[in-house]
Amino acid sequence: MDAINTKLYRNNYRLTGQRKAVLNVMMENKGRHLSAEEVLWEARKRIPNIGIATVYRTLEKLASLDILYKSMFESNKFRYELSEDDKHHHHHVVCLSCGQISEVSGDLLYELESKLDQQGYRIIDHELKFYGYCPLCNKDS
Amino acid sequence: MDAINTKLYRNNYRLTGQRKAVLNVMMENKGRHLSAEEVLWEARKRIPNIGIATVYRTLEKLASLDILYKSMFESNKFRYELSEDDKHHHHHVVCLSCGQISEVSGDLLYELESKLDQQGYRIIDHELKFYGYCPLCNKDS
DNA sequence: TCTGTAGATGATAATAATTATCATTATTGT
DNA sequence: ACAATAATGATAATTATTATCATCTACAGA
Repeated sequence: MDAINTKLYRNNYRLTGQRKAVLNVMMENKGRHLSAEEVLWEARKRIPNIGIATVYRTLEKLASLDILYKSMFESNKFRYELSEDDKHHHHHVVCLSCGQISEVSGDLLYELESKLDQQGYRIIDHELKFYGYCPLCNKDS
Repeated sequence: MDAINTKLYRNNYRLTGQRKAVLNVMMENKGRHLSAEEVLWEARKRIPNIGIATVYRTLEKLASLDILYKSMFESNKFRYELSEDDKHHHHHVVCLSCGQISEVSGDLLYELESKLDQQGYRIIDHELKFYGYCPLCNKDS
């Protein structure tokens, strides 16, 4: 949390009640992937009159500082999750049956990235999504 | 092309002039990732009064038959590319400087998928994106 | 080749997510 | 406490996509 405060401070971002509320929502939901609307409802439990525009602005700011990670799973709706410290790599498994999204740990793409380096690319980050069935849904079928 | 025709036929989709136009646009741009609007402009060179709704409907139909592959790179806009036969895996490198999107060949995720299998998942497909700088932009910087 | 019909089309309204605008308010350095 | 300026809420605007519906057309069968 302190690290986050410092980051905001360094970028001349004021720590308003609304931003604290959004941050708290994201931290209480660490590991989950929330849409802007979902964040709005949660944030309203703290600041009842917070507006959707502020939520969008805050989420974008936090994402631009790598405090949040922004991605899209289903159709045309972005989701945000709290970044784990300086972990830049995001590996997700999306269950085609129940929609559950889980995280895969481990960075097994090192090999592939270095191959691209040799071809002249400079790779900064990557993003990996698996589509299939989670253990629960797999058992049912 | 014949394989595609057969696929459409088997699914009771009529081969209209509009669909032919969209298909031709996609085939002429094999390897590129086009937005619905870009497809519209190209298709209008053949069928000047083709409507945007038809383009969307056609792209969705073709994607549902795995003739096209649908994905999103930048903000809230889907892009479509011609699928290479029955290749299901899509590995892209997105250049953060010029925006160029190139394809990475090879399926190096087998190992990771089998690990997930052991955990009870059943993985159907995956999608991988690298973000960085392409050889040309990398040289400039 | 003609015809009936289900499926396809174009125009456009509707929807949904996101972004922009702007007057008002609140935070922070001094 | 104050001034400067960034942030906020309300809402209009924008953008991408989907739905609606009257009209049209591809295609199987006579």
